[in-house]
Amino acid sequence: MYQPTATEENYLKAIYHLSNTGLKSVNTSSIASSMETTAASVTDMLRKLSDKEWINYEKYKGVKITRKGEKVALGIIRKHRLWEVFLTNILEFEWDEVHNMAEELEHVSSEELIKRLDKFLGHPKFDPHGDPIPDQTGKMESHDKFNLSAGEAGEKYIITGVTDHSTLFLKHLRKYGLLPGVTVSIAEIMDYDKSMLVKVNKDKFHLSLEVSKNILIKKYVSSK
Amino acid sequence: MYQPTATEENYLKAIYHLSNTGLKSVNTSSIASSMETTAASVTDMLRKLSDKEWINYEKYKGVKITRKGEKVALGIIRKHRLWEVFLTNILEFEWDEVHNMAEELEHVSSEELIKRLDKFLGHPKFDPHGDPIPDQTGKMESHDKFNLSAGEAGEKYIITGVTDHSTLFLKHLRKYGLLPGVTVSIAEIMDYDKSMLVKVNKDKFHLSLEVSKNILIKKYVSSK
DNA sequence: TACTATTTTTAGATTTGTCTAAACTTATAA
DNA sequence: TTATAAGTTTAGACAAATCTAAAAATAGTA
Repeated sequence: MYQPTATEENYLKAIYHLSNTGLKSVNTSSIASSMETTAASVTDMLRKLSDKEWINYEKYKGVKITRKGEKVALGIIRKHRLWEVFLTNILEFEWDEVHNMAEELEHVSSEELIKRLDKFLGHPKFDPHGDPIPDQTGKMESHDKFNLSAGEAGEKYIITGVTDHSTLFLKHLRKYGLLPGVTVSIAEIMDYDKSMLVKVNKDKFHLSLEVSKNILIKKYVSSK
Repeated sequence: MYQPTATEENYLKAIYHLSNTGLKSVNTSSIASSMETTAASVTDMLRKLSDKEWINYEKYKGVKITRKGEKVALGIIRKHRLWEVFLTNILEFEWDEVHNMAEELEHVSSEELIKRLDKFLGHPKFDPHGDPIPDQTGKMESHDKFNLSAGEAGEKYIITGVTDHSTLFLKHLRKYGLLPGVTVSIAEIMDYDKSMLVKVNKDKFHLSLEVSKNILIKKYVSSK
């Protein structure tokens, strides 16, 4: 019924993401840190979002997103990820360059625009980072991803995404060609520091635990 | 040196356009009406724009845009028109549907994005309404357009643009296939009301002076 | 020239989103 | 269980962009 402002959309997106990482409840300070603002500002905004029934909020008790709120958040996430696909596939940006632009583009309001963009892009199911793109109703694929750090020596996997979306990390992976869709074999896992020796195409190199923890994979199966 | 807000960009764009229509000087009330706001709000904004040296402003004396201000305005116009080309040529919107979306897209800040969009679109020189697209330095083509209402019976012309950009007018022209690039012959001009009988492809129809006044043309020459 | 009418500016308020500092709640630990 | 720490909310303020109503300046005309 209400039309969210860009700021409200950003708060709802942050709350949605925090709800789904599941680490602890969604409290004021975690929202503040993810929005890079103060707890006081967050409290003010929570009251507004609650008035508009996008969240359930009780003073000192934390936040739970409502169905309505989730719908708004998923709409924004859909726009963000479709624009990321456009920026990488059509305008040929690298995957570590697109986030900030998509943060602006996601607030362009036209639903018809996003419908046509989706069609033009061929209804992609995943964004360049391997994150699933919700459809118009909010549904999205979620194949059972797990951490590369939990992979086993001798096994073959396909990269499906990342958990760290920072430019620095994405740039690092790009250097090694570690992108979604790429096949990785674990040659050896070092007992000492849990770093792993991996094979990608014809290259072999070491990945620290720090890095492998932030790469998502699925089991390799010959056909798709 | 300053980064304009979206609102500041919109004011500068409006002032730039008003400067170039030449009708009267750019005064507070004409800006107010083109921005659909009050004179009081405009006065406040003029002081801000003047502080930032995008305009020269003296109380009660009207406004003149500076070089710096013109550069900002041309940058926004460039973005607006490139996005319009994208929306019509790539996403297949009609020319009367794209204005509002482009009004939002033009404020997305990345210069690199617009550079790549321009390249992807093949460096277009005109937008779907026939308006010239400034290049990165602000330069643009301006072929000697004149009004269809000043055309002569028996002559052949090519449509190059419009002076009324309203959705209603554009929709009307679309119905007749009167789009930039299309060739029009004037069969007859009625003495009584200056309406004209025109031929477009195999269709013949009447255009009122009201309509012909808002269509821009150039002389037809067989090659280009 | 002097009186109106028009236009423009100022004054004072409002809304949105933000902040700091102080007060208050809840959690932790001796 | 009480003191302290951590987290949260309130109070009060600010900047951006807007508004209405009143005052001031300019333009038009008798």
